[in-house]
Amino acid sequence: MKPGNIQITTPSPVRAELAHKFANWQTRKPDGFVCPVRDALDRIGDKWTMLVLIALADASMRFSELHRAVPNISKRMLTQTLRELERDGLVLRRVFPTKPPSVEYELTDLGCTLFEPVGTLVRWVEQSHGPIQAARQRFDAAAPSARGGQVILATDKQ
Amino acid sequence: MKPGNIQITTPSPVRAELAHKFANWQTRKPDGFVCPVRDALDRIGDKWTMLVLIALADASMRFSELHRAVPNISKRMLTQTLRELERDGLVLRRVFPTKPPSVEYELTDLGCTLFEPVGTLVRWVEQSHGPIQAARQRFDAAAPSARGGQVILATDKQ
DNA sequence: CAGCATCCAGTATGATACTG
DNA sequence: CAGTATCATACTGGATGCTG
Repeated sequence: MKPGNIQITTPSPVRAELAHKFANWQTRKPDGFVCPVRDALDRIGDKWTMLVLIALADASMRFSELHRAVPNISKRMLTQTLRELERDGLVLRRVFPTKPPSVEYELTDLGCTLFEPVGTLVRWVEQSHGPIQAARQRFDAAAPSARGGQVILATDKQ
Repeated sequence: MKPGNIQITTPSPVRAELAHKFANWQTRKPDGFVCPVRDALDRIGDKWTMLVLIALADASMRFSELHRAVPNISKRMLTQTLRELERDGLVLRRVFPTKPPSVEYELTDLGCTLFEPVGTLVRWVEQSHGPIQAARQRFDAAAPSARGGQVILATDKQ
């Protein structure tokens, strides 16, 4: 096929699987193209959803507990995020008609299943954090002017 | 503590692990709070990164091949996405000084490692797609006016 | 071919104030 | 307490035109 003598040696079977699925998603519809990955990322990829979910991993919580547990989230965003999660059946909302009212949020079974993929993702980040940082430094150091970065070019060039 | 007699029965160990980590991320810094999950989602959670990555799972590709392979992406976004990936060391960019120039993109070893978490995520989406759809329909059908949805209120009361 | 620069619109999020 | 409503803004991404 192509010159295979590069240092790409990962024989991951997942890779082929993904490539195949990707092809399928494409050939479906010439205009629509709804890919499950995009679908997933639209759901959990926003700024707060994962944080709320993980906060709820510990225990079910009331609104204001969550508000305290998730750093810097606004009530507006917390409400919105919880509504989405409730709508998707990942979180259960239970209202207790006390006075003043109290509301508890907890993960559903479906919501709990999210922890497998998320756990995998977290482990990946923890492992690749170092290499990525290194790669960035290399990149930023190597091509300062090539990308319009505001760098003070001295007389020397790397 | 709280009424625990609900149908939440998942005994996932990952759950406790995540909860614990979350607590750690929080107690770190009162202001910063950089959570690896957010970090990861910032990296792969945007509109195109995953698509490009998966497109490259099949084989290394030239710029215009990618442009064709990823549906509806603009050159602007493709370039931008590839730069980020290159910077993070997930993708390797190789320029061939032909005329006109040609550039090949391929996954690095580090980039390939992403397929494990992503594969897990994809599998999760495929499995939970049905339940989520169902939950949504239930939710939307059950509480049309309760969520500020634009429902036609006969008496015009708000 | 493989980009980059510019402009612009839509959306995601934040700040603030008000309510049952 | 647990939200809702409104306004302000920052950022993302799309369209377009220009280059070597």
